[in-house]
Amino acid sequence: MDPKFNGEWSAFEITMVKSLIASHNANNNYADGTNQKHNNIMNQLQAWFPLKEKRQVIKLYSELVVEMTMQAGQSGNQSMVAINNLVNGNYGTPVEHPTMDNMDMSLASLTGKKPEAMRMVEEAPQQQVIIPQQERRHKRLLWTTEEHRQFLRGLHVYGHGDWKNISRHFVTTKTPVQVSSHAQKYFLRVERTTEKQRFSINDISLNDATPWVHNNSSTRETLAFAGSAYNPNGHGSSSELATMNNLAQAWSPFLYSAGQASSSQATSWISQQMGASSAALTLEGDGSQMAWTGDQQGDFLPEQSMDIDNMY
DNA sequence: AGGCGTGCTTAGGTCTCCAA
DNA sequence: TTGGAGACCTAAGCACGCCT
Repeated sequence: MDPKFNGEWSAFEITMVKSLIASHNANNNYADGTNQKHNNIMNQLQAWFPLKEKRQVIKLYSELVVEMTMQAGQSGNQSMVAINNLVNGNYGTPVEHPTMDNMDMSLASLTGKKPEAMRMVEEAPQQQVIIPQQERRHKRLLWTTEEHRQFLRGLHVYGHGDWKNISRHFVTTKTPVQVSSHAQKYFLRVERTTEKQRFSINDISLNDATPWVHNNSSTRETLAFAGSAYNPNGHGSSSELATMNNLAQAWSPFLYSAGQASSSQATSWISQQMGASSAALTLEGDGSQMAWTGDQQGDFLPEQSMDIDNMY
């Protein structure tokens, strides 16, 4: 790995980002091309690393895209075109601005774009699905398995009740109200685990090794839950340390290869690796920014390559 | 036709912010 | 400190679509 990343990102984090990019590159189901893909990736990265500065995330993402493109055998020119599309035209709205911050300069140096065109708005546009109310009554948008998983991840990180942040950072295609509504039905479903029920998307947990195929065609069956995706201890957690702990919980199924351990085992494992208390997390920066230091996380990477799509 | 899962709407309660 | 306004969350109910 390029040593220039070492100061800000651990090998573990870099591998995570690479896997995410690869998984999205392999996904051709983007109706509007790279715009949605890029926004999804950026939203995902910001959700994964809420304590990183946005410019850091963008910078790492940009450089990894170039690196991965190079490794894929594409020409450097193609890489520049790709990264131009990613960091400029397809993410945020370029607007004129009299000043340039470091992020802009960094991106400009990467892409060769004129600084004026590189200025991004502070917040990426949310991909809320806007449907006329009248039409919405008749066209319901079912939650996809991926959206549900994102919901569960957000639940782990932000805890119960923070639907706004879950919507903003995890399930970017749903409004907070929609997330809240989904959570309401989800918790009702979880409470009825002993009953015989039809398959529901709410039966999917973060730890399911083999995702359910949501085709609404399943028959009645006794559902086996791979593990409780809902952590009651995460209720109302809002502090940064709590967020970090919850983040670790959210990642535990990922770190602990799905299908090899139960949820409790995974939680135990990550607790051991990261320390049972937040004290094990070394904080960097001025307090407003925290980061996992060293390569502790990287040292614990599974031997096998990571597959984001199958890690939950 | 009825049951069930799901998404949406809405009323009511709670919390936060801010000006007086 | 207090009261109002706005934002947010929760609970409940309704409607839609699929399955038995």
